[in-house]
Amino acid sequence: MGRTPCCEKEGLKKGPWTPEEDQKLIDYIQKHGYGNWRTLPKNAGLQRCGKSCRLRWTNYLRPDIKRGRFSFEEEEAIIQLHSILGNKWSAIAARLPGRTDNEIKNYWNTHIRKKLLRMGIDPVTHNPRLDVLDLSSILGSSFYNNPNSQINSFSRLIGIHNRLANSFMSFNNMSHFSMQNVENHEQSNMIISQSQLLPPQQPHYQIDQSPALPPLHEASAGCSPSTTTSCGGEAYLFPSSNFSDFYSQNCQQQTQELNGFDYSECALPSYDFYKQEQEQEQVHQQVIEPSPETSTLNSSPTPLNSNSTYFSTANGNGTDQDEKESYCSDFFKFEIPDLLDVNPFV
DNA sequence: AATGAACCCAACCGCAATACC
DNA sequence: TGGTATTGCGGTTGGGTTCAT
Repeated sequence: MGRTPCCEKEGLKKGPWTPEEDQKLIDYIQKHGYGNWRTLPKNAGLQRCGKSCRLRWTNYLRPDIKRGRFSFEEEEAIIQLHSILGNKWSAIAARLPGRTDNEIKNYWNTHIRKKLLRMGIDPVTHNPRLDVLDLSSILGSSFYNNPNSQINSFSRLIGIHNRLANSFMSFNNMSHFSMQNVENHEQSNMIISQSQLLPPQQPHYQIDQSPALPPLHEASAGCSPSTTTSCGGEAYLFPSSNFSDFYSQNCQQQTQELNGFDYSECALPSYDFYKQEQEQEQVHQQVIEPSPETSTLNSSPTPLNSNSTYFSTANGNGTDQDEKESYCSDFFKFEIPDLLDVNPFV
């Protein structure tokens, strides 16, 4: 039957918005609000389609948008939420005040996704990638060491991967998130209902067990009730300030060798150090980055520049971003805690 | 300094869901 | 109840910027 286009294609401008167009849109919405996007451009005197106006408003001009770099907590939140919600960018954005789905999606694709890949974590499943972990060597030595129990060896292998993921997930839960209503520790298919998440602006998870939704990422499958703090899907409440305690308690740097696989490369660096770096960047950012009021009125390319170039502007070599990336890459490397010997399927 | 590659992000496209008549 | 309009969303693209050589 064919669907009518969202707007007349002829005579309508496309591409980057000019400051004048932005101002027209802002003025109109401030006066009349945004009811009907289809008629809005005409009423506002814009040669744009309603869709374009809506996008420009929701992704850029909206006054409550927080621009600038993502904080460490926000990044943690995105990873955590993505592990539960998947590519539901709008749902993720609803729980990150001031961030748009588009912004989060871009950040995921350009930063977090690459970071996870570098760490050997599948950004889709949030589980370690078997190809990176050299499955064959693990399998081989595992079977060699446990010749009487091949199934058990494989179980251990799966446990390793789940714990890798869990270790990582615990790392991602050290901010202000808490998972509530998690009482049944043996429930390995705990799932989160998007519809039952707390309203936006309140970063809390509410877990339910609705069978209509896909299972929580598999990392939770290997949780032990006794290791609540280090399991994805368990109850979390990790104020950032308590990270050091948690870290020293659970993640002391150590060399672990299991079934021939040397995990000595998987040590976590100091969170405090990372935090310091992050804060310095933010201070730096506040100094150099233009105010939201200023950037709001700029045309499209300008704020893009303001957000993406302040590091290189500051030190001339643009390495801060890379250093941070690089550091984060190490930062998110997880170690294997001593719980490796626990039956992964408890 | 030049230039090609890589990165980044605003904007677009098209489909799905919802609202409305 | 069915058809159409509108809105929302996720994937993709285009072009500006930065980096590497």
